[in-house]
Amino acid sequence: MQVVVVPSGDASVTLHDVEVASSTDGSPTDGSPDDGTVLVLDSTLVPEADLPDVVREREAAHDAPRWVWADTAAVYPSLLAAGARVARCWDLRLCRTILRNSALTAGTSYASAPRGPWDEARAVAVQDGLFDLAPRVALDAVAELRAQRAALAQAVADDGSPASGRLGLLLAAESAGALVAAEMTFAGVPWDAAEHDRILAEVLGPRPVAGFRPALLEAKLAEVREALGVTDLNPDSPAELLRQLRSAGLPVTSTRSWELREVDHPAVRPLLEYKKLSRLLTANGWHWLDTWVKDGRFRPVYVPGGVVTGRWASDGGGALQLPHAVRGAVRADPGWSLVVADAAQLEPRVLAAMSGDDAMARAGQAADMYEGMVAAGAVGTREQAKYGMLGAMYGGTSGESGRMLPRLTRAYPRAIGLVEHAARAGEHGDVVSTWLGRTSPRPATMAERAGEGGASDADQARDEDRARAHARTQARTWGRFTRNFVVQGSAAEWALCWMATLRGRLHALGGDSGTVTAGPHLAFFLHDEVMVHTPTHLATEVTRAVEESATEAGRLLFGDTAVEFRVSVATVDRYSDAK
DNA sequence: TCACAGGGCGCC
DNA sequence: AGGGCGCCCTGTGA
Repeated sequence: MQVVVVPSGDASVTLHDVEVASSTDGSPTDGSPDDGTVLVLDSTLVPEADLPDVVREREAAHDAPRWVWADTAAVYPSLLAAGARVARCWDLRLCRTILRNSALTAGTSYASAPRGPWDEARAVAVQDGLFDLAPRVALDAVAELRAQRAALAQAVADDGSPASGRLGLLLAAESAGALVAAEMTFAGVPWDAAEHDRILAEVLGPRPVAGFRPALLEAKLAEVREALGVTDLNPDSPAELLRQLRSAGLPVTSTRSWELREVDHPAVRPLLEYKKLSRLLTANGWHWLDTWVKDGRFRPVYVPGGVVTGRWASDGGGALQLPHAVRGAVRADPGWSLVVADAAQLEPRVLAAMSGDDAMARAGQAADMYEGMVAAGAVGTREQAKYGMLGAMYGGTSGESGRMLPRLTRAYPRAIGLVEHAARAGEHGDVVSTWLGRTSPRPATMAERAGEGGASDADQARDEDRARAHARTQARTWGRFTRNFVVQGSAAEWALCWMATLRGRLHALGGDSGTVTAGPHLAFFLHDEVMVHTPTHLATEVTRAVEESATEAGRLLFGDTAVEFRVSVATVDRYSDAK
């Protein structure tokens, strides 16, 4: 891919003109004021080989310039590989997605314009970490930047609400996240393959030759067959397993673990154990190890903005589903440590802050927010607080969570009111938005994506009552989605600001020592949890940086809210020792 | 042989 | 009897 700094007057606009983040607090990437320079990278003339030098020169010549480019995932990996780090960026593709869909920009010509080449561009891996834009089209980055600036400015002018003022922060945070994602892939998660193999052998038995089950897994299967009184059973086929279970007299309608657990039969216990072990083998067994761990590093590809709510997705290796069973294989290099931090009760704290619910904010001043709710007398036990809040945020109605809702509503009317309001909006087909302004898709969009169900259409045509019932069910389902969207999405925004701020502080701790991995660096991210790989002698300072970044993230999003954003931090050698 | 849907389950 | 994902497996249909 050929990329070059466009040196023309048009492209070298100053950040002051661009008004990148409407927040006066500065960019969450490094905390410095937005008075730097914007450098636009456009696909043109200069050989890719020259690009790292160009970038390094500009980074040195300007104070934390903001690079504007089409797609961080397409450009940044090769820069990192060549030893060039970038302080800040504006990812036009990610920002475009936000601005084209946000309710705050819905009235702009930018949002209402038909789809164009920028909407089609997708970064795809070509080979060995080389990336390209497909399809190949000439994308005018300067024009797109101007259009995005104009849309942002118009949203602020039209709306004038605090919400419109936050949208710029979202663009900065999303872009910073793209830098973090590429850097984490570059750094990788330090992985001890021998330890992984030892863990697998301990619970599954030694690695078998291809085509055979590990010994301990085979033994579990033999127990299942014995208890069912059958000699032949493929437990990996849900349909066959269900047939066999039913002919053995088990009253089950599926082979799901939670349903099996309710049944009293000697085959259940070994079957559940088999499922557990089988899952480990297929998802994170030796094949996974061979495929994803090279030279002591697991390098997942993160996909910022890959989830509609704004959460990241991952591509390959199941990075965001790393099971606890193998976390012992994540080990710091000799002389290094892992600083692992997770945000305590992040979603309810975010809900308290965005709803301005003072009572819930006070509960959040406790280290454990759920205990704080118990101490305030809102509910009786921590479990009730936890499941009640989860139910409120997910739309659960049954069991403990449903029973707790009235009490929570009395104690925290503003917080519960916010999620209820979001649910009603979704049920009516309206969109909802996160704190910083990411907006949910409309239900029709999701229905089209899921494909139309032909049979159910026919049913609806035949039976009006059934059609109405179906519509009500669909509406409630969508209400649960929008209810959760506002909380999950806003929590994701807090996490972006947390990481972006932390990234800047870690860089400062490491000094200008060359590559990203020379000093303390982010190595892993899991929605509300981060891992820093650091020289052990810096672990104390890294811990402080993690905590201060959490506070700073809360301030960036919510200003002087009473809600405290607590993190629990542990310095460990192995990930499995973190909690 | 391939693509796809659905079951099931790991993570938050 | 909940929201969001990705991945592996099987079975099916082209």
